Amino acid sequence: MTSSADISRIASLMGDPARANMLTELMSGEARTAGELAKAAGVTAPTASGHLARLTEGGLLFVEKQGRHRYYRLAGPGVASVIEQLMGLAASSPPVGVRIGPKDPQLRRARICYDHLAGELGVALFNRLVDCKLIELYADSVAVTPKGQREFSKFGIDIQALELAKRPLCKTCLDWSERRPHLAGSLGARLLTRLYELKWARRLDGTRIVKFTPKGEMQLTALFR
Amino acid sequence: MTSSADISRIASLMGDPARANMLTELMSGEARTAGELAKAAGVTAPTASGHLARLTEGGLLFVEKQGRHRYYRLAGPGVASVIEQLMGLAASSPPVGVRIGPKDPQLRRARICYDHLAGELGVALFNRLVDCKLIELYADSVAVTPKGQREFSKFGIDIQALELAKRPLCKTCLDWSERRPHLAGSLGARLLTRLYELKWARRLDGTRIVKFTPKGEMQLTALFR
DNA sequence: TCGTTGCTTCGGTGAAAACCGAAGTATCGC
DNA sequence: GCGATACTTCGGTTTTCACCGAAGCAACGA
Repeated sequence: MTSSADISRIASLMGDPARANMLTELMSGEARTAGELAKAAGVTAPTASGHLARLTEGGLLFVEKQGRHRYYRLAGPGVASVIEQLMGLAASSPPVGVRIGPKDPQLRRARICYDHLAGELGVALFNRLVDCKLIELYADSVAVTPKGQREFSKFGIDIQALELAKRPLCKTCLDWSERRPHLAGSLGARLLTRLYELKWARRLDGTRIVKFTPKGEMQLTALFR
Repeated sequence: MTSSADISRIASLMGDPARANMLTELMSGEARTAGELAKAAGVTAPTASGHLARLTEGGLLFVEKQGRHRYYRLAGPGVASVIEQLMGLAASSPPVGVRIGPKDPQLRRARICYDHLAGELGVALFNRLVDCKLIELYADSVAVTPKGQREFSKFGIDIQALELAKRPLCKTCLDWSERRPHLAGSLGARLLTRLYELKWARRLDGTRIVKFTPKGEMQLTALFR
């Protein structure tokens, strides 16, 4: 069958450990050079180059030439979404595995999921938004309430502006370490950048870890209460 | 990294054409015997046996012995969801491919997506439910309206009963041939079984095709109008 | 212009795994 | 018990592909 041949094509691209390492590295949502990805995957430059060519050819990655560097990034949220779901599957159906979720406690605490906040703090924030009725759950989905619109505005986030974009405003994303949802979509992404702007948190270089300042974590915990 | 090693483990299981064929075959949501899956995958019994053992070992399949048969089925909605998303990716990022979606016109028309209706008719039904305000869209999600609750009840579907289940009532599922959403979740599944009950449609044996009777198709088109 | 850096292409090696035929095990019907 | 059916295990072959070192190409800096 034609469709299944295609799913095996995509899946086999993700099915190599070196390539999977590169893809997870790119889950931070940022672009990386070929050299950085080679190091992340633990292979030499030639090997990495071959892998990257195949991933690009296969439509999973975009590449951008900048001087003598080549910046690779995920081809879109669709790709990231499959990878995140794959992580969920891998975590929830371990053959004999004991480990669930990432080893690194910092990574469990707060990390980037493509472009929004995941981990304990991400899930906690999501729950608070629901409890305080800033967003409303419909079965397995979410929407911003009028109250939410006001509160987000006070926090410096303009919902109406976000709604103009083609991208869905709210989206739940299953957190693969917590097994509970956190907030994705354009609002999820905007919330994270706002945390950066306020200097409550910052990206830990070269990782998916989001590092909060002590003060920032307190303020996040008190937010919208 | 431990997490990426795990995603490559799962992805490589899906990355073999024969195994991918088996998995798509099981997307019908029903159980299949090892022999049927061997035929679907186009390999001999010994080869299929090996693949099935690995898929089961890897947590993607459940197996149930019944006499001299072995019935395999997908390990859960999570597995099906990843496969469906993979199909979406494969369809939207063809390397050079011309074909989008399945060749078989019947399969495009109406098919099973794990346990609910997909294809042209599935998408059309979803749009009608929205237009007639039986369900309401929130950004990228859905919920049943009071009017919907009444109409579904008239159609023989008890929303309140469905809500008791742990499973989400409504869920959108991106249709990979139409590239537009159709209805999943427990309501989506119930709608399909109701179509069977009313004999408007039936499963075509050994495929994912949902075959409507001429009268059934007319009635579905007129439904909820 | 020339060396340095970042990345790709080429060529050859080694290991993983997909595949089938044949033989083995379990269950059914008689 | 006996043959038939459904599936698995075993052994051996063939293909695929991940990997690296060496060489080639392109862009930057002096």
